[in-house]
Amino acid sequence: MKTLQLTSSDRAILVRSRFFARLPHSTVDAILEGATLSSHEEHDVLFRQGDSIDDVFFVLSGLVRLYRLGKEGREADVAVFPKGEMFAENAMFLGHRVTASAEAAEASIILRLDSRKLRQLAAADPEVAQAIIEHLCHRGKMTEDLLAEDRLLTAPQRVASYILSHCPNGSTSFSFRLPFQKNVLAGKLGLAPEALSRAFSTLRQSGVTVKGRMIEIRDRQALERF
Amino acid sequence: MKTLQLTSSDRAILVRSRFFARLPHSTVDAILEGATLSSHEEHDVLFRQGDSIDDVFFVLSGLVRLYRLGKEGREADVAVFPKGEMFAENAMFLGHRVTASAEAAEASIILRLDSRKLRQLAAADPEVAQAIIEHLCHRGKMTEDLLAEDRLLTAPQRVASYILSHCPNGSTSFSFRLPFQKNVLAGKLGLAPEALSRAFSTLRQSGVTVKGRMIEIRDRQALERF
DNA sequence: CGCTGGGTTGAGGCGAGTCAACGGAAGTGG
DNA sequence: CCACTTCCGTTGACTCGCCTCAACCCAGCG
Repeated sequence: MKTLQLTSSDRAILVRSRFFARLPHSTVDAILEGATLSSHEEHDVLFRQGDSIDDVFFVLSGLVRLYRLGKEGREADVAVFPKGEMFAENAMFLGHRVTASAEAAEASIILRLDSRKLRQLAAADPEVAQAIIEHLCHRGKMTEDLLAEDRLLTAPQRVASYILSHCPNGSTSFSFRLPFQKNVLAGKLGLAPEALSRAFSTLRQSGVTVKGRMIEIRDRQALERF
Repeated sequence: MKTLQLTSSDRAILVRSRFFARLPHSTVDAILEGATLSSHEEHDVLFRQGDSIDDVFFVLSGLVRLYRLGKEGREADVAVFPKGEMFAENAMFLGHRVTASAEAAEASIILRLDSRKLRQLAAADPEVAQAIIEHLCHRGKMTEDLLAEDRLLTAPQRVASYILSHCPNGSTSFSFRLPFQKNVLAGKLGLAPEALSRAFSTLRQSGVTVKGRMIEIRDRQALERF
């Protein structure tokens, strides 16, 4: 872990993100006051379940995995945050205790905001509060989606659903590149890596081709039926 | 479904609830303006996945099940709200489209607040915004808990965890009454009713006795080890 | 008395986790 | 340039947990 300066491209990521995009520049500046920047290698731990945290985190580049710990070192991902996402806001309003661990799933640059300051701003500026509210709604829906998929879909169906969520609507055949290692995808979908692999095999017969991180879909309909 | 008047005991539930307790009476009154009250029988549907909703719901008595639909009529609970809980606030900030269905899991009295009014109030009054934020954080944590338990724990472990969450800390042996039908508990824990039943059987050998809705625990430690 | 509905028990099957072996791609060092 | 390792991913064999379906139990009630 290394401390850095906020570059202009970092700033571009920030102001384009769902959370900051809606706020005026002056407010963004106020939030950024006292923020610190750090770079992390894969597997660097940002915080641990049970820690007391005074920061809110923002992914400027890379990928962060949020997970809970179970018996005998088992881990269950509860969210995965790509570039442009903010997390650990919960702690800010829930006694600063964090209920999950976070680690970089690949080399990442992380911005750490002062949560006390952000909270003050939210109390003073309804626009900030509004932004936080929508952010929380969005996050809540994501988690709910995961929960529902876990409970309703089989492994191949979950993978199909993931693929479809990356499909530009209207196209019948398309392709895209996985934004991260299959390992991470497996975690996000609540699967063992082997199960993800087998799910891809199963989907092959529905017109899905996988080469490295490239996914190619021949027939969208076939996937939806799955 | 039948329309009713807000009784004084209803009001007591309201002002004692996590959400309203923190707000001054005048604010509560403002939120309640234009609210409507209705009573529902078990299995009454309050709204359906995909509906467009202009209300926020509050359970005055009874129990509401929030669930997503899967193929072939399958249902997966994503939350269960007892008396004193508010739900469907997500829709208010996410285009008023609701991503799950809700139905009364037993005879219930439901208060319907005007979501537009609540949103205006949140924009104008930081205290309201704050209350909503904390409410969302709390809900987010609940869902995350469910997801993590689904992924980390077996059926008996989930049941043990549920029982322990109802244990006054410090006591080694205790008992309590299930707040709802086993059917509903099974849904909340993401289990088939039969699986719940078997889980209770398994826990018997760890000192858990079940008679109707009464649960009796002889040895707390044994449960935690499970 | 028989009915109904919630809950339990049993038998069978399927989905996914686990462990182990293997494949190939990229990186390392001679 | 080629052997060697390492790491990610795949495949196979096996196990286990939970779902499904069906039968049954029992309490409440007409």
